[in-house]
Amino acid sequence: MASDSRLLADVAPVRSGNVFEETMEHLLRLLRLGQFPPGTRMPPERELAEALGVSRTTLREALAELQQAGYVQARRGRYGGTYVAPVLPAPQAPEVPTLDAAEVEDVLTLRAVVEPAAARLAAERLPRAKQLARVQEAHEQLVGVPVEAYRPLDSRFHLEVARLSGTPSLVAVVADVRNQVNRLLDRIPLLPPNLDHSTQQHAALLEALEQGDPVAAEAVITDHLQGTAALLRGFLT
Amino acid sequence: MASDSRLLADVAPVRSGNVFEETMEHLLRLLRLGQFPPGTRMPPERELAEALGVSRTTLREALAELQQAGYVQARRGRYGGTYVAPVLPAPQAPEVPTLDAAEVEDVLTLRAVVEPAAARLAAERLPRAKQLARVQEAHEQLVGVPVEAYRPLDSRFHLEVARLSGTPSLVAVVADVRNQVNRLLDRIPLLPPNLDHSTQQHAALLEALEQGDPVAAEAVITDHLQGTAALLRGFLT
DNA sequence: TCTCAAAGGATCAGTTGTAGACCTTTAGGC
DNA sequence: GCCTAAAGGTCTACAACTGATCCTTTGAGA
Repeated sequence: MASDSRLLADVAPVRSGNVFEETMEHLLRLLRLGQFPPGTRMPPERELAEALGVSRTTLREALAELQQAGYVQARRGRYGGTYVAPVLPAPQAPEVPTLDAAEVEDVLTLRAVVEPAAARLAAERLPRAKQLARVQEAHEQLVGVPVEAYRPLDSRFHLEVARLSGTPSLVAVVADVRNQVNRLLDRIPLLPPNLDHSTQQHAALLEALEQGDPVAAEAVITDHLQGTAALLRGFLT
Repeated sequence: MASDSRLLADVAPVRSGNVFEETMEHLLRLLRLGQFPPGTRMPPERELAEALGVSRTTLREALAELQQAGYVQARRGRYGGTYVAPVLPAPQAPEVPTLDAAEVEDVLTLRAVVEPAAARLAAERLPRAKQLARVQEAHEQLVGVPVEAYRPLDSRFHLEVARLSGTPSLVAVVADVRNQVNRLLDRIPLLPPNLDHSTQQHAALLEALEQGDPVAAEAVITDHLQGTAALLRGFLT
C-alpha cells in the first residue's frame, strides 16, 4: 500500500538543505534585510558562528562564498573583520525568469496581513522615545540614499517598525515575508520616483506612530504596501 | 573588540538542535496538530523519511522515542505500519511550571492577528463545496469526542479553515502559532463546558464560511480565540 | 497452505559537520 | 619600533548523519 498521499502532502521537510546551504540562506537574508547594514562590520566569526549555532568551519565556507560573490570582504589582523559591501551585488539572473502568479499572490497576501497588524500594534503601544529613536534613525539613513543601496535600509525601517509592536514572533514573520518580497523585487526595476513616494509614506507612518494613532498607522502602511504589490503584479503578465 | 552586541541580538540560530531533536519536534507537531489524526496509520517509514528530508535511520530513532512515550505504536509485517495512539499521552510535567507572561502574550497576539485574517480571507474566497467538505468533516469528527482526544482534532479544524484562505504561507504561520498555543494549553485543565461552547462557535464559523460572510467569520473566530486567551491569561497569576 | 509483497528492524561504510587547537596578519599603544 | 591583542586562516581528530543493503515479520490471495 503506497500510503495515503494526502497525508504526506502537508509534511514539510525538517531541513531545507545541508548546513552550508542553510547558513548561506540565513546570511543572505540578514544582509538583504539590512540587519548587517551596508558598509558596516559584521561580528567576528567566532561570535557569529556561536549565534548561528553552526561551527566556525561551516560559517567560514559560507562567508567565503559570499566574499566570492562580492557581498562581503574580509580583512585580517587586529581591528580587521568581515565588512559588508557598501552596495550589495545584483543577484544572478534568476533561474525562473517568469514568476508563478500564485506564489506572488501568496507572499503579498501574507504581507498584507502581518505588516499592517504590526503597525497598528506599534501605534497602540505608544512607544517610548527611546524605541522610536531606532525607527527614526533607520528613516534618516534612508533619505537620499542611492537607488542601488535602498532595499536593505528600507527593510530595516520596516523591521524596526514591526519591533515596536512588542511581539517578537510577529517580527519574525514580518522579516520572513519581507525577505521573500525582496527576492521578488530583485526581478523588477527600481525607479527613483517610487522611492520618493515611499519615503514620504514612511514619514507619514512615523508621524502616526508618534501620535499613537493605530488607525492612521494601519491605513498608511496598507497604502504603502499596495504600491509595491501593484508593481509586482504588473510585471507578471 | 567584543563586537556590537546589538548586532548579534537579532541573529537566530540556523538550526534549533541536532537532526534527531528537530525530527522529534516536527513529528510531535504533526501529531498535536492532528495532521496524523489519532488512531490512524502514519505513512511508511521510507516515505515519511523522504518527505521529511531525513534518513530513515534518524526517523526511526525519533519514532522509537515516540513509541516509548506512547504516542505511536509500530506493527510489523505487511499491512503493518506505525499507528497513532487513539489518545495522545499527557505531556511530562513541564520544566518551567510557571509561564513567562510576556511569552504568552506574544503567542496570543500573533494568533489574534493571523487566525482572524485567515478566516476572513477564507470567507471572501467563497470556497467551493468540495473544499468546504474537508472542514465539515473535521467539524463532525469533533462532535462528542472525549475530552482527552479533543485537541488534535480541534487544531485540525482550525488548520482546515486556514487552508481555505488559499494562502499556503499563512497556513504555515497558523500551524506554527497553534502548535505553540497547544503547548501552553497542555499546562492547564480542559473543561467539558468549554468544549461545548467551542463546538458551537465552530458551527457558527462554518455557517459564516458557507454564506461567504467575511465580517461574520472574522467576528466569530475573534470571539472564539478570546475564550482560550482569557483562560490562559487567567492561569498565569 | 503456500507464496510474496509490504511493512518494520538491523547493520555498516562513507560523508558531512563540529570542536578545538594552532598559525598568520595587522593596527594601536607603550 | 617593538609588543600584543584581536581578528581571519588552517588543520585534525571525533561525532553525527546518511544511504544502501539485507533481515524478519505478517496478512491477503492464489
